[in-house]
Order: sequence, then C-alpha cells, then structure tokens
Amino acid sequence: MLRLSKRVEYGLMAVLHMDQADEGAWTTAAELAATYQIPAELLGKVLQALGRAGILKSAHGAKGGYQLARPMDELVLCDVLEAIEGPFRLVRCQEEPHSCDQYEVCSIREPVLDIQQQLLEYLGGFELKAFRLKKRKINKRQENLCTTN
Amino acid sequence: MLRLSKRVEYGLMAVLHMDQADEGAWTTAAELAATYQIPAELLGKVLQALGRAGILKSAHGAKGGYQLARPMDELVLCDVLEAIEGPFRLVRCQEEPHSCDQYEVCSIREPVLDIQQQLLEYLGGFELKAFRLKKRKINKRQENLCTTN
DNA sequence: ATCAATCCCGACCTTTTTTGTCCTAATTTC
DNA sequence: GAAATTAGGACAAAAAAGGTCGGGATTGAT
Ligand code: SF4
Ligand code: SF4
Repeated sequence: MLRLSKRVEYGLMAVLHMDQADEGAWTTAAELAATYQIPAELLGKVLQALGRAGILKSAHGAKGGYQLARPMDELVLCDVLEAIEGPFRLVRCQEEPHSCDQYEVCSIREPVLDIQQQLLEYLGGFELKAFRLKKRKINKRQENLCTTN
Repeated sequence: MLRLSKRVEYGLMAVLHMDQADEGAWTTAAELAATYQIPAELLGKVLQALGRAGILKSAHGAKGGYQLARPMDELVLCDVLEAIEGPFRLVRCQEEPHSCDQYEVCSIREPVLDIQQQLLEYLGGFELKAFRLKKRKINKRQENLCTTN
C-alpha cells in the first residue's frame, strides 16, 4: 500500500501550523497535540525527528517549544518525508540486499531503481507552500459557494 | 515507508516474464514460482488479481496457465499496482473518512489530495516496456564494461 | 471414467511495521 | 527549587504484509 504514514501527516500539520504562527513564536508539542488531536508523545518524536533534520529549531524549558528553522517556502514534501522516515526507497534491496529472497534472480531491480530515481526528483517538486496556497483556494471556493447559495 | 509491496514486485516479474515468453505460450504459476523463488500460493493470488483486472488471461486444467491479455506495451506501472493493491490512495480518509482521528481538524487533506492526483497521473507515465528496454541497456553497459576491462 | 495438472479462493497463521504508551532524564524559566 | 518543556529509550498494541493450508472446480490425457 503506497500510503503516507501517520507520522508524516503529523509532521506536515506541524510544519504548516508553525508557518502560520507569529514570527519568532514558539509552538509547544502539547499545543499541537491538542489542536490536531494527536497523541502527544508520538507527535513529540515526530518533532524531534524534524529537529534533527534541521527543519525545526527547538527550545528546552518553560517558554520553550519549536519553530521553523527555515521558512516553509524552501521546503518540499520530500524534506519532511525523509526527515521522518529516512531516505526514500522504493525497494528494500536498496538498503540491505540480503533482506530479499529474490535478489539473485530479480528481473526488475534495475528498472525499478530507475523509477525510484525519477520519482524522487518528482517528489522534490511538491513545494510545501502549495499547502498554504491551497488553503486560500479553498476559502475562495467556499466564498463562491456561499455566493451561489 | 513509501515502498513497493512484495506482491507488486512479484506481479511485475510475472508480467515481464510473460512478455518475453513465446507468443501464445501459457506460463504456469509453479513455473514462475520456481524461476523467481517466490512462494507458489502467494504468487497464485497475485496472478489471480492480475487476471481479475484483465491484465492476464488464465486457462484451467493441465496445459493451462497464464498469458498476457494485452501486449505489455500498453501497460503502465500503475495498472499492475492498482490491480494488486486496489486504487492508489495517499491517505486513508480517501477510503473511509471515519478511519482517521484527525478528520475534523485536518489541515492537510485538500493539498494532499491534490498531490495524490498529480502523482497518480505521473505514475501513469511509467510504461512497463521500459523494463524491457532497460534490460537491453544493462546488457549493453555490461558489454561496454567487458570491452574496457 | 479416472487421474493428474492446473487455476480459484477463503480461512488462517506468522512476521514485520506502524502506532501509541510509559517512564526517566536534561534543560530552561520563574 | 518547582514547573514546563524537549529528548529519548523501552515496550505494548494494533494493523498490515507475507506466507501457508486445504478444499473445490476445470481441463486434457490416458
Ligand atoms: S525483488 Fe528485486 S527489486 Fe524487489 S527487493 Fe528483491 S531484489 Fe530488490
Ligand atoms: S490526517 Fe487528514 S489527510 Fe490524513 S487521513 Fe486524516 S483526514 Fe485524511
């Protein structure tokens, strides 16, 4: 099943939230967890991963929290994805050849690797700022609907 | 983890194999399982799914087996993928809205849906015949290497 | 008609991955 | 020092993927 993991979804929500927070403000994990109904401890780990990847800055102690290390305009989907799940790999032989029983007789490895490469580049094209723009679009659309109703 | 499932890999191997088999020949599941060291019963299910999706034709009884229902040139990665795993969905709320605790407060649904759509179109661009071509390329590359060595 | 080869399919078990929880530091502010 | 907060390891629960088994149906050969 080619599906976004919950962690990545949590990470995206967090980043988007901080993008829309006041400049320089610190957002706490507890606050995010409450807002988006996410298990706090789990969200914590996601935020830590984003921190380690240099996407977020963190501040310990009371009055601490997280904020974007760089503006969201410079981020793409792939950044968040790989920060949380590690490098993007379409097939497991990429990390450990011996973890696959078919390695010796596999007829699809090379072409699939090629696809992975192309896909990775394509994923680099999804800018997170589209999340912001999309939101405006939706609002606009709703306004239009209201006008028609 | 955004990774191709084993079933899809098995399906791709099977399709590629039949593409390279003699015109009109029937390939059996047992034969494929032996060649690619795949658990026979599991491969069976994959082939059945491909059959239901109209990618393969099957023949019961002795001398039976599978063959491509249409030439591989008309197939794309997405065909095999969806035949085996069902429709491509990047997020779970697409199938069952209530399966997600964050549905009511989700801030990323719309943009992610948009990405799913684009990705789906992009996946439609990966033609399976590239698997054939790639194979030739590899052989060529190896020849070149041999020449240099 | 029987038999062997083969596809079909549901039920089940096992392993792996994902998701979630708990608990204990370490850091900072008040 | 107490409270708020991040950091992170260990573990439990749930879900998904992978694999196995057994019974049935269809076909061709003997
Ligand atoms: S089947 Fe082929 S492509 Fe898939 S993991 Fe094994 S070796 Fe890699
Ligand atoms: S978090 Fe949002 S996008 Fe993800 S499944 Fe729930 S509703 Fe859909």
